[in-house]
Amino acid sequence: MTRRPKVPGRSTIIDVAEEADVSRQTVSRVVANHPRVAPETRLRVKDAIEKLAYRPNRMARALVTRMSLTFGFATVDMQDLHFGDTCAGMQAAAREHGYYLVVTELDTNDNGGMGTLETLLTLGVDGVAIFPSLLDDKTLEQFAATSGCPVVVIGRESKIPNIVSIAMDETAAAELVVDHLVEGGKKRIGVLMNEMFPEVVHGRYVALQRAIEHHTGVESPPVEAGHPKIDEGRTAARVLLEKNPDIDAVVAFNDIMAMGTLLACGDLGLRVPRDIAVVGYDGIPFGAVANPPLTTIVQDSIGMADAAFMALLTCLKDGSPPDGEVLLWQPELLVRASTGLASPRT
Amino acid sequence: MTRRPKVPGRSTIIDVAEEADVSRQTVSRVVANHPRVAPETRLRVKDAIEKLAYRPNRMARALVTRMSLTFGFATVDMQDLHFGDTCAGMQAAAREHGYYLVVTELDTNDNGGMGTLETLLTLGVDGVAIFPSLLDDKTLEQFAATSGCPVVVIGRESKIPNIVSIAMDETAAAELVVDHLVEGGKKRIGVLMNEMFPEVVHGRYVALQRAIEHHTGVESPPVEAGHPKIDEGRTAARVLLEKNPDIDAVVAFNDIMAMGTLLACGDLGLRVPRDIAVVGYDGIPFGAVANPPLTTIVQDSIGMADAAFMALLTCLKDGSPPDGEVLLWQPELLVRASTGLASPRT
DNA sequence: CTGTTAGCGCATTCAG
DNA sequence: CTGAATGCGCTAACAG
Repeated sequence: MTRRPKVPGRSTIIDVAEEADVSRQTVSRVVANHPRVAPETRLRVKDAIEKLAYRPNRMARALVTRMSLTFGFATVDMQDLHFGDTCAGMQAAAREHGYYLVVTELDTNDNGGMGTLETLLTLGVDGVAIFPSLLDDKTLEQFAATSGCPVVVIGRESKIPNIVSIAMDETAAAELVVDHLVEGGKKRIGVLMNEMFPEVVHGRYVALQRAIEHHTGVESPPVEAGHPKIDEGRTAARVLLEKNPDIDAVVAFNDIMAMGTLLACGDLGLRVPRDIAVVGYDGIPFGAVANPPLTTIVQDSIGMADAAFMALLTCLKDGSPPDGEVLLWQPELLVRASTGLASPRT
Repeated sequence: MTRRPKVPGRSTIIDVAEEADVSRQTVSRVVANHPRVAPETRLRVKDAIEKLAYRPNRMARALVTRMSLTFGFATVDMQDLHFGDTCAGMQAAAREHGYYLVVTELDTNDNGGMGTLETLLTLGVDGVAIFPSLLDDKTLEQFAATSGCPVVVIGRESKIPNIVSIAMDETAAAELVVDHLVEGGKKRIGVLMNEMFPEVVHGRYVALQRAIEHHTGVESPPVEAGHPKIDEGRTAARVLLEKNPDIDAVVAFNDIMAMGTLLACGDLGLRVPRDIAVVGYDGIPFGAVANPPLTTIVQDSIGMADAAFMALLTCLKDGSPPDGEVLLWQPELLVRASTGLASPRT
């Protein structure tokens, strides 16, 4: 005698219960693979489920279990080079554990992204991964403190209470780059930075500065900054090279700017790598067809994303909130012709 | 006297009601901006909301309204070149309308992705956008028939009942490319296709074939296929060029393969564009630094994604299911040096 | 092994 | 203008 103003196809647990002539509980138990169900009953219920194409409503379930089996994945820029890889990495891990991802781009105009993050929580996500570049520590800390769920940050090495951060080891990367250049006989290393994303850039710059001082004794290497675009990188690189004619190597913030640097070298009649060695970061595939092919720092975005997912899951299982833990990911140097050392002995 | 085993921070509508000394209904009305609330009461409630940092639980709301304000975005490959743009486009539109995106990668091993799509529905999404390349029509049609919500497909021009499809106009693109080549004096056009993604590839190939016949009279242009990687493209292009020495232009499935073609031309001592013109598809930024810079077909991924979102929303508002509608997106030809016509009169 | 009772947090009736 | 009752679809806790 109860009404049923339902959505067309979807049937509910009650429909199944009626069809199998059992109570809702029994259906619930079958769905949850609960052991205490008579084999014969289980079969009848399974048939009914099949027949009615029943799929449990995860929102209703989440309401009572207080677990949505859903994680939020918030990013600052979906057009970031690493976004696809990172998203794919989290997704793969999520699928394996029955989780889903709610993906959103942070509206940084809205209180530095806090608004978006809060709305994400209203969707009932069990945890949040943030793939930032430029979110400041204060915003992150404030969010983590009030979120009531585990929070991890990908791509930022920052010790924030209640947050696990997962990032590439910039110090190790800088060591790899500088060591490689110095080994190739380069002594005067210039740096081309990104004028955006201050938080990330700063870490990378400081790491490079230290490595350069350590390996060459130069305390303040020449540096220039520009937009992370090919043309802007070209312009900035030209300025860098003209201001510092003695430079024999350029480390660019990323491969895009490194390509701009290659063009700038062409503009100035400098031969790469003989006159100038060039290194980028990211390992984008087109580095292989650049002229000359680009030496670059590669990071395992997928692996980092996977680790982010697992960190969230672990926090949930342990019931313990994350605590400023920092997972450092080791970079790899992909040597190609732009540093002239592609294959030292072949 | 009711217990409250809640999540740490989160307060519910009842907490707010108690704090403001009103009933839950009144709070609900204030949140929904319902007009029939006394200004003074509204203020008191708003204060309470502020004080308790109350955020409505969207799952609970969705349960009763049968609207989650959430769309599913299913993709076949998150590492696809267009994924980031497409995701960003949908996201921007979604945010504007208070919607959220549940993003998932389809597990094509699992019944062609049906399993993933069905699970998506259990999350209560109000509609689904699918960004495929290789999902077959039958899977899509079957899903749309049983989903009970609007479904749009991005990147496939296929007339499927109950589905809106949004795709680039391959015929127009082929016309642009071939017309441009012929105008530049090219007569023997070879085609380099992708051996994966049969559905998409086929449409592109047929369109090119027609345009070539239309413009040059050649009925079956030389064609070769390979994996969409630089090296594999290079190999396939070499085969194509060696088999057909009279070719004076190559249209590649995408920019990646076009870059492989550039390398192959180098291998064979062919000068681009004098001996061979080369065109790609996608408009990836690195086309600009290829040697020579690559002429390419650009599609507005963001615009298409935006249209996909709006299509879903419209279907929802109108209550009418989509009906095999096809929205064709116009491509643009970005002319650069690889076709030798970069700037005809400058 | 199975059914009953009691909500999860919210919005939609309908009375006042 | 506001409150009381009812139930969305589901599971947890307890009976039996």
